Amino acid sequence: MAMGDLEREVMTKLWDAGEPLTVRQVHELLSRDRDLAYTTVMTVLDRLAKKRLVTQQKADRAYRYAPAQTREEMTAGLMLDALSSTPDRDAALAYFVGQLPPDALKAAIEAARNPER
Amino acid sequence: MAMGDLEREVMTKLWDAGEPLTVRQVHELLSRDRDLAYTTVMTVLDRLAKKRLVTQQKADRAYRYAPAQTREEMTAGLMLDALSSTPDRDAALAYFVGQLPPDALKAAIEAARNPER
DNA sequence: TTCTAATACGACACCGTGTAGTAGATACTA
DNA sequence: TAGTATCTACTACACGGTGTCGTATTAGAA
Repeated sequence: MAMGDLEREVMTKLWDAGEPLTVRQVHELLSRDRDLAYTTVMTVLDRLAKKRLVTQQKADRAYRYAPAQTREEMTAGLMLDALSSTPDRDAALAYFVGQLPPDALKAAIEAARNPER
Repeated sequence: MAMGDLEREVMTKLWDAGEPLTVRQVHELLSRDRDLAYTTVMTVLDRLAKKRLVTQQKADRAYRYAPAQTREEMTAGLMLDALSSTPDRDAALAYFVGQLPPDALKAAIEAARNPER
């Protein structure tokens, strides 16, 4: 699913926060750089929720929004999408692997094998 | 760079053809399934050329269009784009690798090492 | 109950994409 | 050379996604 620039920025704030945020909080974070209406942020969060990219949970009066996936999960998902959308997956994967710095791949395999964090 | 459904279909025809095709040829290929105006195909090819996804070369009176990249290159490029657009590449790559069937990865590494076709 | 903060809903512009028509150029044919 | 067939160039329009807000409504707080 495609994502616009502002949507991506909002996701970034949510990921960086590490905890569910209210519209107001996201709005304040974004307002450090840019000048955005509160309702703009609300609309974006709402659309992200409709796309199932964030989850919405009511806490007190306000909703709190959290990413539905971690950043890695989403990125890996996009990569898998790209890979799945072609008939020649094997060739594409081979080509992709060939593009990577070899130690990056090695490290990734190592990290994937071990129980993570 | 994003691509629409028809654009993707056209790319598929070009890849499958294995040689540069004229608008007319692409139009005929597509007309087997759907009912499309000649100029529609022309517009799409033109836009793909503007996006540098296909190359245009004049042959005789008509242009011939060919994909700028192989299918694998494009797919791998999309995967790399996804990977590059995130701060935590290592984690994302590790996660991605963990999602793959292990022998798929092994085969890809093997194929990437060997000098290909 | 009145105020305030949050949400719900709608609106509008812009851009990419699917879709196509028309006009102008180019070349083959009779 | 005039007519016809092909191509390309340019324009257009509808539709959906995204950025951007405004107004209306609602639900707690004071």
